[in-house]
Amino acid sequence: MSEMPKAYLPGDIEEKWYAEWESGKRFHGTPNPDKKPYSIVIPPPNVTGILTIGHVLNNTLQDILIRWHRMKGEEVCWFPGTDHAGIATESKVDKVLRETEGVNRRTLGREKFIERVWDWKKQYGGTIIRQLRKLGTSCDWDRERFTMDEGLSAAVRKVFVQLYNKGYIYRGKRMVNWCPAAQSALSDEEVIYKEVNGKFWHFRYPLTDGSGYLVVATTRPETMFGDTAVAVPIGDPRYSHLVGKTVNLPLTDRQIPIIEDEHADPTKGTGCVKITPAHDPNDYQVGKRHNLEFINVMNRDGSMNSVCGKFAGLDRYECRKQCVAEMDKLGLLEKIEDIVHNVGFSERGGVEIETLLSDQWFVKMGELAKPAIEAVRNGDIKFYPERWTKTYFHWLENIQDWCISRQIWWGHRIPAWYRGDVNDENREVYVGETAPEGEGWYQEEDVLDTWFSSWLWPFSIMGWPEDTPEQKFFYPTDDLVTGPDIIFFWVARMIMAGFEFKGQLPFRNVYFTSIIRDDLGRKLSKSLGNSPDPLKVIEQYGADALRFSIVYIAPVGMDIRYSNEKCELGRNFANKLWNACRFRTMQGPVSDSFNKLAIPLDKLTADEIHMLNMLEHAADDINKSLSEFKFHTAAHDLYELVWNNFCDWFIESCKPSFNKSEESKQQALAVLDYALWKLLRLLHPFMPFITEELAHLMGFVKDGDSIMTAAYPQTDLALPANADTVSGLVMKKYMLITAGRNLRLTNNIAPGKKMEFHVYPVSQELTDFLRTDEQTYSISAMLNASNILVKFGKPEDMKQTAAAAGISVQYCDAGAILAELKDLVDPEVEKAKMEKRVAELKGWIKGCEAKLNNQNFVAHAPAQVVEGVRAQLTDLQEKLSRAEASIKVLQ
RNA sequence: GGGCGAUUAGCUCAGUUGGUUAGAGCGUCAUGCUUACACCGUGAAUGUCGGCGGUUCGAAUCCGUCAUCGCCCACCA
Repeated sequence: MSEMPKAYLPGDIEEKWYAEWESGKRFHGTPNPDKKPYSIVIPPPNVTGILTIGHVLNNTLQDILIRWHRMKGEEVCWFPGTDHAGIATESKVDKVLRETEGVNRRTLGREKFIERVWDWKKQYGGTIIRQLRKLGTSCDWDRERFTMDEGLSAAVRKVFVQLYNKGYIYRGKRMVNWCPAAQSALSDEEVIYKEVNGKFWHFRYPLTDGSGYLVVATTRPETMFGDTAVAVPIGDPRYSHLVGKTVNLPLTDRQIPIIEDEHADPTKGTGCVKITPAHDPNDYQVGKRHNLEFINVMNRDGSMNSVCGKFAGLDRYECRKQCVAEMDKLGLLEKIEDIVHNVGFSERGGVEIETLLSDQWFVKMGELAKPAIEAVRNGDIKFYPERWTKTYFHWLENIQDWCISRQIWWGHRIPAWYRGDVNDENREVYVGETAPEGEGWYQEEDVLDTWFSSWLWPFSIMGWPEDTPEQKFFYPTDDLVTGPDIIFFWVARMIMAGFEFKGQLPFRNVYFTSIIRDDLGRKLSKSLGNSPDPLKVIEQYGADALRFSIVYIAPVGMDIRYSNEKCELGRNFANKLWNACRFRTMQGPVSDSFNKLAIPLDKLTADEIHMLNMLEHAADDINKSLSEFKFHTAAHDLYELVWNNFCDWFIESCKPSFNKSEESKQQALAVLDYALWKLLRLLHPFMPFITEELAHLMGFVKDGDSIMTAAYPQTDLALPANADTVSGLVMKKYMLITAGRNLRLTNNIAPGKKMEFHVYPVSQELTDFLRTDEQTYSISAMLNASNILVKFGKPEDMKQTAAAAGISVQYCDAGAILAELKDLVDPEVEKAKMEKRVAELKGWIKGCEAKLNNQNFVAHAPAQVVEGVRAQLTDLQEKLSRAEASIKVLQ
């Protein structure tokens, strides 16, 4: 066996194994009727994207599930791919072209521009897919798809036509959210509201008859050019005599009517409100009720149009400024109020959105939502954590029509064709998967919302609408791992699409990951510069370290506070594991009982039984945790199992066995091998690289084979029936050893100096156990004792022993351990220790007595609990008398 | 306005259906012989479980309420 370095160095090892896995097609899943299917579809990252720490968490969890199920012998397939991300990609490439070539999409024109986006995609797109490999994700790369691949585009067209023919898709002039940056409509979900400091401008609108003016307040002065009425509250005595009259709209030559409408709230401001039907959703409704004119005052880029007279061409904010100044000059500005209000921003463009009237395509969602609600309500689809179902239901139960058209070029062009004049509202329309026959048809310019292809992902990625074996075998998928921020965008819509187009749910479980923040709790963002680069982290700490750390620190359903330093935890853990194996290799060649323990059960030492028992319990717990998506719990269990049980106690307990006899050494090594191989397999889904490397180094896995397909440990080892009892005794032994070490340290006795210990276990059973040769030998070795005297002592025995001067005692839950140290003992220190102990015990006793004296407790608490307290009290009293006896000796 | 979540050791967080005087990692302090590991070992210290009230024999845990922080939805001329 080659010499292992003292520290684990992940770099080359990770490269080596990933290449080997990939070239060995080990990630490939294929329909296999002999096996149980297990599948996940990746939430497709934007093709422009680069790996973030959020992706790391999300994909690590998916990979853990995938590797776990693969090791359980299932036919596993993780479908990867990327999303064309319409607006994001279009603006990204547009920006690149401006910066590098001084051209942009408008100067290039539609076809040329799209060509350039494809070029860009080929060259730079999918960076994130390459980066994911560094993480160790075992996606089936042979099945990588892109939402604009031909097959997936065909799925989009088919779905569009189907919904259109069903009457679910329609085109109409509606109020939509408009992003002036993208110059496109947006869905409601793409608008994010932010609280901003704004102003409330109170304007005077003079009555046409010269009898005064009405005061209206607005946060958007620049839209006044689109005002077509002033509304007053219904039946408001202040204004009812004015209804039907008109006001002169300042800065224009128009006169607009005063109307009564429920929208005007008498308690707000003056109660009068200006109505701009083409630029506000509420005003739009008012406009429809009163048959008002809809005047659009803005261009698509957010500048003012020709309706605005001398303000035409100004940017909306500049126009606002000038409007206010002009009104002020005219003496029509009554006052300015500071307010804090919510303003909608474009999620992608980051600019304030406009609500305006335009022709768009919509999907009626009401019917689609029904089975989606039902599936989650009846538990066919489960959410983890479950509380997200509330968000889900709330949205679906109040669902609005989905605006699916976008006025950009990069995306799926809407499969609708027109014939006739562009401005003719009654021109001929044809919707179909391919262009219609005949002359004069021209295609709709708009493309579809990106999510209109993403919502088909779980089956379009498997070849739908073609009938493929993949769909038969892998659909529905099993688990979805994604962020709660896309419940509406993606999760809910996928569920709707699954039922509508496949007649079946798309996945059974949805695990929502936590949001990652920096260690100060701030959101990660490029502008704050607090967004770590996972590739650098991988370089510094290793992919396994990053994976393990992030799972370890990710609390269930809460935000994660992440910083790169936290990866030390994973790195140190990997190093610990590495060294445990290194230690083993230094003891000689690996035995052949790593797969099946070749030692008869009755020959196992108590420490060995304990270790095997802990492994059994851990395997059980970890499988259970994973099946409940408790990744964090599983990671903690593994950490403790490896570090605490295996390294700190079991390896240390083996060392004495090595010296005892050749037979006991070989036996210990056999158990070590068995345990190590199990540990590596348990850890593999979390830390794929190091476990593969070690499995090969140790000879558990042959060349050309992989730990990836080794069986995931289940509880399968027949242990002695009393294994749990033995474990309990061993743990008590460890407590006494800890107490003994403490005794050494508090008395400043060098660890190298051999000394004699007297052990007073708490029970007869433990006494008998510790008196065996096996155990006295083991304790002696672990405490570096010259002798161990195990006594099942009554307090008076203790007094006798303690009668000699210079006794130091250390208590623990398993009993007491003491040593005669003569003048080495500082009586004052001992006395203080004892007094503290006595005080502690008295406190406990008082608590117990109080309970038992409480008639209500004795009467109401379960007998078991009452008995427990009684037993505890007896135990405590005994301990107390021993402790008091020790103090007397010291006085 | 409606909803959701959080508040436990200096920091980050566990804490299953209520049942000993609440745990871990990091950090801190002390120490370091030995057959893996200083990315380590050994040992130690550390808490009014956000406040108040209630239910209960018993509350970090259940209920109410308040406070603080965060998120989502709706709405704000």
